[in-house]
Amino acid sequence: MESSDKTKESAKQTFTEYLNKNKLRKTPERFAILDRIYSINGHFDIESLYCYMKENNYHVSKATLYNNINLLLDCKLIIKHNFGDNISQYEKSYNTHTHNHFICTRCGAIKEFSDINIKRTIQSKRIKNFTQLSYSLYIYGVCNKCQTEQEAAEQKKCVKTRI
Amino acid sequence: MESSDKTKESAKQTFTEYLNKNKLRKTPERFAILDRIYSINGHFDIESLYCYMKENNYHVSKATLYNNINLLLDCKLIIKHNFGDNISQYEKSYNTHTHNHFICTRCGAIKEFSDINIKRTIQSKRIKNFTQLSYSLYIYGVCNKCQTEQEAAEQKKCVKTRI
DNA sequence: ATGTATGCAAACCATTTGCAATGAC
DNA sequence: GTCATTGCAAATGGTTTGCATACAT
Repeated sequence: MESSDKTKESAKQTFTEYLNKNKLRKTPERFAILDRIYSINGHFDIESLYCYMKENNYHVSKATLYNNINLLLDCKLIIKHNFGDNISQYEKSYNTHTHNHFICTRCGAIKEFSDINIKRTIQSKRIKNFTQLSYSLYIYGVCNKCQTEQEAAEQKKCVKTRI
Repeated sequence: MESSDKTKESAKQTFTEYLNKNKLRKTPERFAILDRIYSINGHFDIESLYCYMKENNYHVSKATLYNNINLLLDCKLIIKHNFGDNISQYEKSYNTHTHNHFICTRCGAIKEFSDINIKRTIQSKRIKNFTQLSYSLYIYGVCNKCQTEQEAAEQKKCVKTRI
């Protein structure tokens, strides 16, 4: 069995337990949604999940997607990101409680990374009257591509001015 | 002069320079908006800014607020947060490039804090082909109030079950 | 005088809601 | 059989857009 299949199985089990515990029904739609989500690497929004499922010949309504996304958020099988464009992004989050991102403020490119030092430093932060569960870190800056483009544009401008 | 007034003056100057540089008009609305924003401690959304200005007998349309919020974001005088409820939150950001938050996943309470260790650790992270400008950290967990309430609820449940 | 900025209302669009039909239990 | 869940369509509400008017330059 592949490691991604193993994760999928574990996630399915977690979801089943959650549904049992909360006396919710184990509908085929629910497991189809979970299965599709756990096939996606990286971020996705509702629209792309909707299309992705349709492409795989499984039709679910947007309402059902929203409904179940909330359940999956509640049992921590996915996490939600809001990068600022008012379209919520989600991603699978099996045993991943830390999420670091670089975001280019020019082109909006998002890159994820792991860093044990950052993780340790943040998790060792003790806050009075607050129990830490997880964190999300967003580092903003300019990616190499945009920087190169900007420099080229400025050089062009200087040349123009000189003429 | 109070320190908050000094900050306000500096922000005003930064904004003036930005407007000049980009050949934008220095309208009274623009400076009124900046002034109000720099009187707010903590987060605000467009609706509350709109009301706050109205209360102070300064009417500006929502469209103008959105327009100018974008300018202020562009010249880094404010920053934008998306905490997940699809209502963008903003806050003044004069010389503040780091923003740490605790967020209670139950009641949504948000608390800001500073931490030099976290700041150093994150800023020392070098990413290939990426220039760091600023970061935002969101630590999720449960605040004391919600935890107490939950424990009380569970205790009640246990008592019920026993009976 | 020129053209940008404002205010208002309409449009937009992600998300939520209401409700009849379906199907898990 | 009961009632949670689904699908569809309509409603909601934050944000954007279009356009006539006002006003900074």
